[in-house]
Amino acid sequence: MIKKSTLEYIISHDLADMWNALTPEQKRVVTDNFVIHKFKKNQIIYAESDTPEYLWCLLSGKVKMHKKGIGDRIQILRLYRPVQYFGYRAYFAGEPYVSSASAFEPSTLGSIPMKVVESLIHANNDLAMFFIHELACNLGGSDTKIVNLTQKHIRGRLADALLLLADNYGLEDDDATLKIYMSREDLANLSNMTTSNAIRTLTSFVSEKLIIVDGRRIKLINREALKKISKFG
Amino acid sequence: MIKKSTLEYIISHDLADMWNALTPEQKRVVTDNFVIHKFKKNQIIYAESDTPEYLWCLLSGKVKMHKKGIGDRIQILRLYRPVQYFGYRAYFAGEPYVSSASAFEPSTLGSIPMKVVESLIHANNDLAMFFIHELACNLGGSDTKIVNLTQKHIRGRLADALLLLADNYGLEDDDATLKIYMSREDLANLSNMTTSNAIRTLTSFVSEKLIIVDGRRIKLINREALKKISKFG
DNA sequence: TCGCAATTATGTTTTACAGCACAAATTTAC
DNA sequence: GTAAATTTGTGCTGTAAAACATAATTGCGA
Repeated sequence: MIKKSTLEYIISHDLADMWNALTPEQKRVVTDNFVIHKFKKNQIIYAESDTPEYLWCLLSGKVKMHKKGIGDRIQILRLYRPVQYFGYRAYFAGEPYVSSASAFEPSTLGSIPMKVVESLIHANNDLAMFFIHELACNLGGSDTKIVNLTQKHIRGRLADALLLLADNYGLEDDDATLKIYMSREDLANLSNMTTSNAIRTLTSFVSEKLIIVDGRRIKLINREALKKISKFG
Repeated sequence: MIKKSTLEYIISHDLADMWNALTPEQKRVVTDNFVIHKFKKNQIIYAESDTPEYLWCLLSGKVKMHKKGIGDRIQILRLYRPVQYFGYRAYFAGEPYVSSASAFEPSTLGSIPMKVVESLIHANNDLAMFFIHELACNLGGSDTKIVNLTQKHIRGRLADALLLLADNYGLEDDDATLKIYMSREDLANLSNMTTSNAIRTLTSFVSEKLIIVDGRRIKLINREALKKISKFG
């Protein structure tokens, strides 16, 4: 258990947008209902068909949201970094989760009961707008993903994935190496292909001098070319 | 131009959920800013990259939301029936439209400036919740679509599309014939395949006695079998 | 009502990618 | 510190679906 002063520090420093939308009174409601959780690598935070009860807030680590399809084939839908919120969509839609969330690596998360969040929304319009904005951005992203994943060829989809990872988790000090180290399987599940094809295509990119691969470390050395490959399909 | 009494009748009868969330004062704001538009078959309501300015409300007819992909290949993302709202997502996300909307058939629509809608949201929490709910439902739908369109085989995708059309636009009095008559091309764009393959697969379904086709009239005569095909992939 | 364009239909060819098999390398477990 | 399990890497085969070609049919505009 983390002591309250630390908790208040985390919340008030990282929750930015959402936190700033609250009155002092409402901030107290949040801190009183905020619970810290630790998740191990690959541990599941919630699973498909579960009833949504909490708003989750990623404080440290990395989280993936994924969904099982035909023959248990997995599609990674979204990635989260600190400090982002997730787990609320299904609650607002009034349905069980249609996807699962799990930790990519050891992660710290905060949970707030959705009932609390809902009552805060009713008392605070800025908070409502925060969620409207988040949902609207995600929906645009999913619509774009539909077209990218169904219409682009393997090379385009993998290039997309690499650029997304750079955007989402950033690059190391060399301004080229992805900060996230993920398995070939995860990379495949992100870009809708088999693990074999992810490996194969990654190898092609290496021989084309677009990237350098060292185990799970991926260094993007020609991002413009990757963008071109992504654009063509 | 439709006279005001008719307009008020349309609005107060059809806008249901959203309308009921408003105070009398707010209802007046809506009627004062509500403009009726007629669209011809295939006419574009708004296009990709346009700046979103209006909330659109479909009063009669049918509307498709679609997005261009690689080589101008089109994916139909969502379908709208009276009385549903659309066109607001991009505004809330603070970005240009990423998809277009056009009328499937002659349609009547109402528009309300998003600025008006936004100010109403700030004054009315029920309205905010209405949009949160809509966006949350749509996002779940898009996430499911990602998996269905990328992982299911052609037969499964077409079966999905037929069942979706039944759900969305309903059936005629025989409880079997789809109320929407769409081109094979639209059917293909809805289920992510070429027009040739939509035609071919439709023919297979006919010979398997799952459907009866008469021009653009499609009669579902074995919905359970279609559901099975959809489920397997 | 005629003629042109769009839509529907069907056959053939091509290919991108899944599926499978298996080997090598790396990580994990005990 | 060694065995087992997992991950990574490569080659081969099969096939689902796109691409292309070409009629036949329908719809539409002048």
